[in-house]
Amino acid sequence: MVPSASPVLDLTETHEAVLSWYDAHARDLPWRRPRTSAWAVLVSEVMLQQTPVSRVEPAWRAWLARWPTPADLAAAPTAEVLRAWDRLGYPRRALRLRECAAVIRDRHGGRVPQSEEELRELPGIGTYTAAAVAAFAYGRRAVVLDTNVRRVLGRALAGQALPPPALGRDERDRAAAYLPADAARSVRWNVGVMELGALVCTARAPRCEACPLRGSCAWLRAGRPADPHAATRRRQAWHGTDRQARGRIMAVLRARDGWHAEADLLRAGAGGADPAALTDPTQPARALASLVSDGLAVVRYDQQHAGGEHERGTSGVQGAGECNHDGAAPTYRLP
DNA sequence: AAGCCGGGGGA
DNA sequence: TCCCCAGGCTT
Repeated sequence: MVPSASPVLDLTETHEAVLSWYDAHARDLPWRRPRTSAWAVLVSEVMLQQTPVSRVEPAWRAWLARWPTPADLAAAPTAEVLRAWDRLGYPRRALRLRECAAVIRDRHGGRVPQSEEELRELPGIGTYTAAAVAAFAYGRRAVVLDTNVRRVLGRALAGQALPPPALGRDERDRAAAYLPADAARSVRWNVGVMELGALVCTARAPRCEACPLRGSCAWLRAGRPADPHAATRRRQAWHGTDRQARGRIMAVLRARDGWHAEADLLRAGAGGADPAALTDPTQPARALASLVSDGLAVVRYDQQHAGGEHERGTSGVQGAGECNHDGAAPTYRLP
């Protein structure tokens, strides 16, 4: 039932090449060490979603030292979780990780579930992370397809410079066809291919001369043809985006405890300039409102002429300055 | 399927 | 400067 998945390379030879290369060249990453808890592995995988290893390593150590178990993290104040997340990026991941910890505590007896299906149900755990935790924390056989594995298999097996933008069924079937049948071996294969993608078969300047698959790689044999989707592959903009504005506002909120004046945050969101001078003057307010909507900030409406003492109410839902608390000045802080 | 969600460091 | 990084969620 998997017609397109018949191996093009010799399975045993390919496995052996990658496994022995991994044995000789693997990095000594802390979450790969024996006796690393399943929770610690899960935390590493969430942090590694779109954040490079070099930046995750110190953050992971500090995080696990502070919150060694799901119950520890689930009990932590949101503001402290967001501060500990610091600049890893995509702070919504930190919120989901804490939700994930609470679900594990409340519905799984405090233990990280073992099956991909159960893992997939947890907040912030998608197809990749569920497979990675099942494989790396529990030694299970799982198809682990991250950006590294996709690139290595795409090159070696399909002769593609880079994997297509969307992960298709054919690609998944092909990866499954190459997964070693033995569970322990499949785990080493998964981490080995991933490591190969990170260290040798890199996106930018692959070092094919150092690759254990150089003798059989379809892409290398074809003369390393260019990426056919290069034109359609558009990188996300950064400068001048709402994401940049959100990031700047979050940095200010993390830097100091307590309530922040709206004007200060809007100015921060504008990069220190007058928000009115921006191409899109509404951007800082939109960014701030979206942070509140995402649960990354909370707003409170103070009476302007009551010495800031009288609290008119707080909300995790209202947008920046968009409701009718007349005479009330909105202030914000971390949740 | 497409868009959105951070931030930094290496090339 | 540009580009990529152990993705996930929403629409």
